[in-house]
Amino acid sequence: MENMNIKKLAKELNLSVSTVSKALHDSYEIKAETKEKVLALAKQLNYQPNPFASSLRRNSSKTIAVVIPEIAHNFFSLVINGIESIAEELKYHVLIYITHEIPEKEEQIIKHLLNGRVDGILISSSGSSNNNAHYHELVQKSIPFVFFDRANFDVDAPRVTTDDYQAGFQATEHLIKSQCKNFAFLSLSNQMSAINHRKDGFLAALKQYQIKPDHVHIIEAGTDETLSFQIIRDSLQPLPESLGIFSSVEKLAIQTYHICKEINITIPKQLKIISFSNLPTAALLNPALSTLTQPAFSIGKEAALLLFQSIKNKGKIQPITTLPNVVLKSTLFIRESTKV
Amino acid sequence: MENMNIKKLAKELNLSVSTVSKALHDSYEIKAETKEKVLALAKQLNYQPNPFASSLRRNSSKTIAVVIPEIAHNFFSLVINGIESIAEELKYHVLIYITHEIPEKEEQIIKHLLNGRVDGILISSSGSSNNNAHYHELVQKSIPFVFFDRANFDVDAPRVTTDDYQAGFQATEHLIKSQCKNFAFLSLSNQMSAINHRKDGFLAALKQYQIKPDHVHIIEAGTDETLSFQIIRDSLQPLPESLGIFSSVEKLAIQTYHICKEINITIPKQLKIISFSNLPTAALLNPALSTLTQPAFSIGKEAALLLFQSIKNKGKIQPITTLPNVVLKSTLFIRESTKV
DNA sequence: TTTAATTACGAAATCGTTTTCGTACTCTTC
DNA sequence: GAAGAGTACGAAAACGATTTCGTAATTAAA
Repeated sequence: MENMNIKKLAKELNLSVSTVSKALHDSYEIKAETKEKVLALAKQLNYQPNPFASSLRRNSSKTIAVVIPEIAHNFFSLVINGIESIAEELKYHVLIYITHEIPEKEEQIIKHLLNGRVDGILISSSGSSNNNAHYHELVQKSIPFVFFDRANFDVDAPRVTTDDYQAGFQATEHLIKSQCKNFAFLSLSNQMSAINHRKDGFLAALKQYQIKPDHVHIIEAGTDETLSFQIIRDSLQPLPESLGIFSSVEKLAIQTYHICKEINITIPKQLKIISFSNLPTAALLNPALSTLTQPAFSIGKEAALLLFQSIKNKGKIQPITTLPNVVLKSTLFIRESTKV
Repeated sequence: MENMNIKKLAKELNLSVSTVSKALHDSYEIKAETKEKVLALAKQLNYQPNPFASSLRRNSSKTIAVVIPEIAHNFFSLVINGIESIAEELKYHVLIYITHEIPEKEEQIIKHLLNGRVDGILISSSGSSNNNAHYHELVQKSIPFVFFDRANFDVDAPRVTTDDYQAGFQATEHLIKSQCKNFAFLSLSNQMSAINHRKDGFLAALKQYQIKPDHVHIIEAGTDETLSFQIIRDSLQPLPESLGIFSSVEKLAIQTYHICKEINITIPKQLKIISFSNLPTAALLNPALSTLTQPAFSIGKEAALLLFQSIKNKGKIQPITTLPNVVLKSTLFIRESTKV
């Protein structure tokens, strides 16, 4: 009596296993009366189908994977929230994998997932752009996947991103109009699509406003916390005149705040800063941080929707010309940190 | 050639399926030479065992579930980080389920997980204390599970919590010594173990210092964002003299900050506040927020370790007297928000 | 030299579903 | 009333691993 299964259920009902299975799936082959009996006893005996037997036979797991660089990050946890909202509705399960920004780790995870454990994958890439092999293996094995935020543009897969170029342009324009003379872009790495697009927007704005190249600084702080702290601090000593910082990610902006506090730089007087961020406390910081805020929850939702569409269409011929490429808008919040 | 499986592998090697399987598991029955051949071809042909076939047969999924009230929350995402660090090491997979603080949702999730999809569960309870049935079903089905942070103390399961009572006492004592005259405790609900222990510490401190009951306020703000906002705002108008707020969770403290900004209450002059929080920006807020910070990452790690221990010991007799009950310490950070 | 033990493998059962195919039986229809 | 169509079910073959139980061949022990 340990575990209920379809065999015991069938025996109890004096029916065959196949009949019970069909009844549980509401097959037209089974008459209403029988279905009712089966459903009733199944409920009474608390029968729950074994998910592995089912997955094995149907070759589908009702599970998706989310592969992200880190989780203790407002953006990604909001995205997961969005993903979960859709998955939950469709009764899918969500596996989480964290790469800690290590490309090899991502590769290893993706390669593992080739075994069919999941029906589809949502990826925010940690990969350097020169390594796409694992993505192509996914394509080969026809495992659906969707990029969000950080995509790999050399791979033909649906993408959900934000208007990074435009937002970068807008943020930079705002810094220019806030009377900055020097401009710095804080980057994690030059291998991440989203960040590079932001940088492109940054550079384009500076070009349009004819800012001289020696007033433009690109600071690649990297993903290591202590190292990036040092790099940023060093780049603020000596402090360039009327510096405007555009931080591509929240974490670096927070570090900059800490550094400014430490070495007594006052924001926004000596230094102005604007950052991509989903911080719920941005408006409460000292001073309140101007931000570009991505619709993180929607990104998760849209990416999940695309993935489930892709899972549904699996096997069918895909018109390669219409590769989904959803671009959502970020919102600019001007606060004190960029006040003139 | 679509998918590699053990049968094709066996055929290719002129061996039986069972031999190949044993070779892959490094069985003593198979001689070294054969093992090498098998391993080599498996690698070459990129063989990966079907996880569902394996799970079905072995009756173990190499997967655990994490059931949490919400994910866009620094505490929980840090905990997940800790959990993942252990799971990754032991090559386990991590499923995430979010209850959105709805007890029925949690019940539904747990009941679903009775089907054996996971080998164990980590739970931070959203449940009201009067509903333990689903936990007991887990016990009955002998599915290992561990509570973290928010436990249900009526259920015999390992727990990882923090020293909530002591921390609550300490925080309140700090408010008293900061010359507050009125004291308010901000709570989500009176059904959550961790929060109630904090409240008990709060009340004990006030009693010890002989604060009169009419200077003590318990504000149950609830889990709904807009509602809790109103409740807190109403309780600050009119503002009690020298009010010291002890917020049991970060979210309510942030709301309080927003409210104070809105209705022009200056912290810490008119109102002092200290909160349980894992905000990375606590020190950067205006004013910097005094916090009790839980070792969230460690909580995740410890809980995962207990769970895996429990999974390992499954079936063996458990001495019920030694129910693991790990209590970790929170750290008090005194900052400007409680300055005299 | 016979017996016992060890080594190295294979056949087949098993895990719990789903699905294909077959087949009694009833009901039409000409 | 024979043929065809529909209804309601069951037997058995998958799915891809793991594991039990054999068993030949070799080696060791008596």
